[in-house]
Amino acid sequence: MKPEIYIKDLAKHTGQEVTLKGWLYNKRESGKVKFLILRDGTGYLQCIVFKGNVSPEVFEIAEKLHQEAAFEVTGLVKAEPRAVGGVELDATGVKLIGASEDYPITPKDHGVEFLIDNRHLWLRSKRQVAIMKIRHRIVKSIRDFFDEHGFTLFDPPIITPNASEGTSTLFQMEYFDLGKAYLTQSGQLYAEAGALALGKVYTFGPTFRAEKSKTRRHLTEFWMVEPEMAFYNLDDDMDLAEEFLEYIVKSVLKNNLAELEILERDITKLEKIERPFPRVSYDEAVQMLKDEGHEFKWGDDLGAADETIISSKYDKPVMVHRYPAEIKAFYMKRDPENEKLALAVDVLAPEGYGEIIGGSQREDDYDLLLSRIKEHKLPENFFSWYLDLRKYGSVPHSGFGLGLERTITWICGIDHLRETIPFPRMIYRNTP
RNA sequence: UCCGCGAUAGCUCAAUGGUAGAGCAUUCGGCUGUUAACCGAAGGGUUGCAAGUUCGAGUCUUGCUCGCGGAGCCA
Repeated sequence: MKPEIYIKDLAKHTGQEVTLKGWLYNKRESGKVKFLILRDGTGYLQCIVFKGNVSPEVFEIAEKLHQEAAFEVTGLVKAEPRAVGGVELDATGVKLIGASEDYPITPKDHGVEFLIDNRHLWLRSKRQVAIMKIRHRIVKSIRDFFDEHGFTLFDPPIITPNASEGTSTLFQMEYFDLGKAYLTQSGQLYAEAGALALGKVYTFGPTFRAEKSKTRRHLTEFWMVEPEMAFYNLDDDMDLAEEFLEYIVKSVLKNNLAELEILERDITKLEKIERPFPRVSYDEAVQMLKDEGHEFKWGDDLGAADETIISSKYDKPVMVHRYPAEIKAFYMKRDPENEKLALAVDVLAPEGYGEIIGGSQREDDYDLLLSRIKEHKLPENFFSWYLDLRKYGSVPHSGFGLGLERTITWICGIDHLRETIPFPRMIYRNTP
């Protein structure tokens, strides 16, 4: 039987007798009174069990509840300033639903390795529940944003015959009699086909990178959202990116203050995320680094330390644009004002969270794209369909990719993105 | 792949080369307002693995395994 009422709605039922179902988050007891902290996924509620108010059998059941035992509790809802949340339940009945013996995660400190080993249980903790709720909100706001802006969801394939950019190491598999196939690292090339069919599309799904990255900013399986728009140039692309990020942050601020508080997030930092965002060209960024006294050679990619220096100058995301074409992907269009530059943009999150968006205007000229494919020694036969997009009604078009987990990490203000996805996949871990 | 750090009770951590300890969790007892409750007691150990130095190794040396952080790569 499903619960009739959840903790989040309890304040409306003050003075009424209700029955709730959930799990024991923690328990404190003092002789003849027990404080059971019930969690039900929507909130936390202190339930008081006085020995004098309940039958000996009920008191005995409460006595034997261990951490994370599932139970049902009936009682009177009371306003109570001494309770966290302002409401508590004066229990008259307690029923055990599922016992829990020797729950491994105690209310004391644990190490990361232990918690990750127990990820399936760690997800029940207050902090993880808060992060998952914010993840949900961000995903919803992403879908709402594109829906409200005339985009069509366009699902790219997960299994692809080749590397879309030809650089990253991909997860490989045998695909029946057709030889090797790979898990996608980006849906972008397919999204371009979608944009030329539907005008404005976005893809949203898991992507896979077999890079041996061992940092707090990397997962081997992560979620990416990639809008792609026909007739958008790089400036239009950046306009969209900043409006998009502002929308997401505002949505979390509007709906998830309780969760941000659990995470002890400094929300004044998030309240500053309003358009316009600073736009810095690669040339200007290089100059900034030199002004700071850092050695930097024009033509090199910005490293993590360089990004931190640049983003720390602002309290908003920074859009760094027009990178040297040599360090960027083959499909990016060159800047007509300087052939050495690609019409690319990276968005760096504030507070040192690093790159959360990478985007560009795409090369729309058939001959130039073909020569780039040849320069990069990519297998032409795999790209014939992609070249077709430049053969039949080619138009200027742009798009970007936003890393979902990195965005959640930044908005939540946490220090490792492994907590932002229910079951993280990392180089040395694929369980639980 | 490279650089750095680490591995002691179920968990988090202590222990000058000289008897392996605390808190939490568990079990038992006490407490009618606790907020990671508190107080008392008990059980709980092949100190990651292998070798070496030493009268004596958790501690020093070497190798290995596993993990963590960072770099590169990227979102």
